[in-house]
Amino acid sequence: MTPQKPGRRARARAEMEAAILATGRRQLAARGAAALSLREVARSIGVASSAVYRYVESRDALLTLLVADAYTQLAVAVEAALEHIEERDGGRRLAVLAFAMREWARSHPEQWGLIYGAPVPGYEAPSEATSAPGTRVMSQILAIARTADPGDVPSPPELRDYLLTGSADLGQAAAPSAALFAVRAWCTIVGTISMEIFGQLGPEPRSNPSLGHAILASQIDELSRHLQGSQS
Amino acid sequence: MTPQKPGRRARARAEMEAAILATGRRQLAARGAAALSLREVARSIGVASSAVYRYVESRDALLTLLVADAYTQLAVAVEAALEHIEERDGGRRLAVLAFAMREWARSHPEQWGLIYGAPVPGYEAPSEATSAPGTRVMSQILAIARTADPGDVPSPPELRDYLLTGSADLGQAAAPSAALFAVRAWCTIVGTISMEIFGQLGPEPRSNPSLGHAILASQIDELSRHLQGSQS
DNA sequence: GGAGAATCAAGAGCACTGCTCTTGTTTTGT
DNA sequence: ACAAAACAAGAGCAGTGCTCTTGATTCTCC
Repeated sequence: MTPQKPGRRARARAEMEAAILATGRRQLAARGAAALSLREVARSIGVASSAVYRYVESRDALLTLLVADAYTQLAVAVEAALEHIEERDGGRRLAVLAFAMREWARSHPEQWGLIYGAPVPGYEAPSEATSAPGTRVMSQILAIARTADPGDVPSPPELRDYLLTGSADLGQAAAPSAALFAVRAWCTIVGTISMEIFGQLGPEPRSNPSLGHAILASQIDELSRHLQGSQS
Repeated sequence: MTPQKPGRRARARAEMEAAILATGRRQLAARGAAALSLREVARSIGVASSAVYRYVESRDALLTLLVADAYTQLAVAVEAALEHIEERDGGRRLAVLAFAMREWARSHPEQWGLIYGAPVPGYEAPSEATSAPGTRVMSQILAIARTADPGDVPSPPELRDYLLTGSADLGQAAAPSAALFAVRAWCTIVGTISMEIFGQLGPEPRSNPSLGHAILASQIDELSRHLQGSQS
């Protein structure tokens, strides 16, 4: 019935893949990465557990898909928030970026943990699938550091190569001082958000989100001091 | 045989508990928290799997034990490194503390991930068992901030209560500005180390540890500027 | 059109996990 | 000496990831 020359099988396949990813995302959000079960995914979309192995290589492969998905979601959120901020106002761009990240992390804590928490040992997300979306936010930070050059940060010589090739790999060759600032900002922002999301700052921030916001704001304040056009 | 009035059972129990914890620690280091298996632990120490349930409530309980153990190990390493550093040299103490943490993290990556990575969802380490050892390092940072007061950091009013009660809970009531500096340093240090350990800074730092060291040093440099006796 | 090839869903099965319950033994306190 | 408590071991349940086989459906090419 309904022979429909091109597609059918192909469309069914696309639908199945989408359903698997969507269900995986739902389960990830609901019960966490550790509890992600291919059998449960299969059960949830009404298909035999063995059937999903036609669409996804293994449980780890699904996890890889979800990692890339999370990176992309986060990057999209950040880029959207940055879209209407002036290019030259580096301090503001950095702040908007950081708060957009925090907002996304707070509404997607499991995904955040999946990409910025401890990697699952024994399994390494294949870099060819995740590194591209995983570097998008870092790229934005580097762009900010490049246009609002923080000149006064001395860059240690042993970091020169790493910073130069690293920024070049991101498609934005930058001076070591700018790249180092970007790395420092990257570590500080992600680290501070993780500390809040992972509950390392005590239980208070969970019930009072303004605490985490203020702490991150203080960090951004400090970072912005080294950007062009800082107001003490 | 060997009736030995006091002990025997008690000693056997202590030995068994120690064996379970030691084996758990070994497996954690070898294959990670996710692969920690009570059955494997039992097999490894030559006992029936059901037997270990007499000594540890559940797999999660063993995980809790290992979390507390990791916190304690880290705190011991940090405190040992700090022991012979002058009380008044806050900048140096902060640096020594940070590098001691990094050293421990590099040699115990799985344990580091267990305590500072994403928490296992659905299971929350009971705070009464882990919060005490978990706050020891933070306490040291707070002490540093208190004696080398970083006066110029403005503390937002919405953080006042959190900072005051927080520092008081750690047994070292401190001015909000000092406590905020401690929180910022805490987030920056742990965050930066995690970024390196979790491989978020790219693959280079894994093969060249001096990169991670230099990045962390740069962060400490920046933090130290706000401490008493800073040399620009 | 129809034959052959590729694709697919489903079931059974293996080895593993956490955890419980029962059964029989050993140690302990009185 | 004896009852009570603590213990080790085994069987068993429900769940997991993953593989293999068995049929059925769809596609492709003649």
